[in-house]
Amino acid sequence: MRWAVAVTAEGTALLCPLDGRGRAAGPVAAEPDVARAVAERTASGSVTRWVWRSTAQVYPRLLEAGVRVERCHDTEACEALLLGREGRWGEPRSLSAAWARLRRAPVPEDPPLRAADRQPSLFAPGPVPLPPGTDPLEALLEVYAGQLRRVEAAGHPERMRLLLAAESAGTLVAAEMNRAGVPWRADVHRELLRELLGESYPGGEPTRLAQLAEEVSRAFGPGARVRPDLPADVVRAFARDGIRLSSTRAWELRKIDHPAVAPLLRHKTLYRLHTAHGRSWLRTWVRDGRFRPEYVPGGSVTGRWTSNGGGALQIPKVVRRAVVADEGWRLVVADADQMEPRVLAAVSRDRGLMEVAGSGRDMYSVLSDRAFGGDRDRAKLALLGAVYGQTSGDGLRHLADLRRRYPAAVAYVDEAARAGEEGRLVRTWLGRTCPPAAAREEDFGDGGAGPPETDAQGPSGGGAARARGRFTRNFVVQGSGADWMLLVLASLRQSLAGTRAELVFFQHDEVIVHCPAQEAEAVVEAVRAAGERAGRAAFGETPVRFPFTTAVVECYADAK
DNA sequence: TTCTTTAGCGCC
DNA sequence: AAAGGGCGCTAAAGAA
Repeated sequence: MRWAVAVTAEGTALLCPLDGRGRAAGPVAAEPDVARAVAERTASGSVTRWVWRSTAQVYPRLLEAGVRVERCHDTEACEALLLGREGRWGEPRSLSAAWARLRRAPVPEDPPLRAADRQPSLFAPGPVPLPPGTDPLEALLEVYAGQLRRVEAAGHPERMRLLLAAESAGTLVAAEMNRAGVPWRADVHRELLRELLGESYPGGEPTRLAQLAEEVSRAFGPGARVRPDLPADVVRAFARDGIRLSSTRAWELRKIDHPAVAPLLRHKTLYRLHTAHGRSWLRTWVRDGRFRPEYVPGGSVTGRWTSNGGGALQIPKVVRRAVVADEGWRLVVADADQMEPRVLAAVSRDRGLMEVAGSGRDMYSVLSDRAFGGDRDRAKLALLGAVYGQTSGDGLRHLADLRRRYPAAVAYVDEAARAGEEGRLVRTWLGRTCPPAAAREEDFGDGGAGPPETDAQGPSGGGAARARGRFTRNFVVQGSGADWMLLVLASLRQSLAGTRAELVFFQHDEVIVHCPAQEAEAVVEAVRAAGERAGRAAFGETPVRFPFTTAVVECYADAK
């Protein structure tokens, strides 16, 4: 049975069981302690899903008390998905806002999801308050019942139900991972910094960076002083040597033949390490042997997660040396094989591509054997070009080959692109909906104002419309992949329940489980099973396989 | 001085 | 080989 739980302003709990339509099916209980109230009902096994305002509001205090739940319905996460599905993307998602809409009352704004957009403050924003005197459980029930009705009104109610369940499960995983943290050896990290950057003193430049800056300067002639970390400085220096640069991006520098290039590129890499993952990062984000980022499920519009602080989803390869399992424990690092091409096969139902994705083999190799004369790189380029909206180069030619052999697959993403260019909405397989163009106008150039971009204009219209098309083309694949991966997480989390293994890291198509060494093989099997189960759950009976590459390691850096 | 934007690069 | 989809973060540059 489903139960609803609301936390009052005083921090106490109001709970009641629910019927199938989300109405109270029993008396309301008022209890002083949320964690205890939930724990007691969870232990009895009578609760299959907890309905609450948001996981972020309720679950951390449960975890603090050692209480885990199996399933939940996060009304705020679900509200965002439902609003999108209804073409009302961007309306506030808070419970208070949803309740106000039902009552036709003034709708309060949401606080920004991203910490970077929030006012600097010591405290994360609390929940958007309900009007004074409102019973939080009644508001929760009203909103929840309304959401159940809206699910039924959606195009594919069964898919929408699955999507809401998956997103909610994701919020549970995120809260648990926030709490667990990534095992992190600060001593290994510091040693690595010393090796690569040399000695560094507080406030000073690491010795290796200073040396490289010297080398760069020398390469521009005696007496020259060029600071590699100042792009304008670098552009000027090259100009003096007769080389014109439009930027100092690494790929542009690599095209140039000049003695300054090599030390400059090296400096870029190390400077980046120093500023983004150096000692100050270590001090800020690593405590008690754990790196604790804050995950934001659904933080990006495609359904991918983002993170606040610490750059959790951009940990450079070299730094992964510092991610080390506890004594006697292992890291199971699992990477979904060619997630996006497999998802494209599943959603487009292209017979040929489904067959390619139907073996456990590397998809690009199979594809290259069949259509690209054994050239795996070309096959990969063609497929990624189709998904990303390649506009020029060899990839475009390869795309034509792909279109001939796998017409339904290419037509699927082409149609998504056309929809975007024409200002229509697109959705993932489960119904996650892309934001309308207007909501993202600032991301797509001038939005129609100003002079036309002559060189960027093609047969399909202006640069903004085509950028929109690339976005929607990518959205249907990247987003459906994100939906599938959420189901993987949910399934994996269920099978790890009751063991000592814990999810500690998740990055788009990759997940890390930290577990006792003797549990590692069981975790590997659990990942494999979760991938297949998620595939069937999301896409129904499909020949497409969803394999993972897994590695059981003590150190993250050894996984690939 | 303080705030916002830009350049650049890390990850998928 | 070219520079396309999604993000976050830092320091410098520019604006106020």
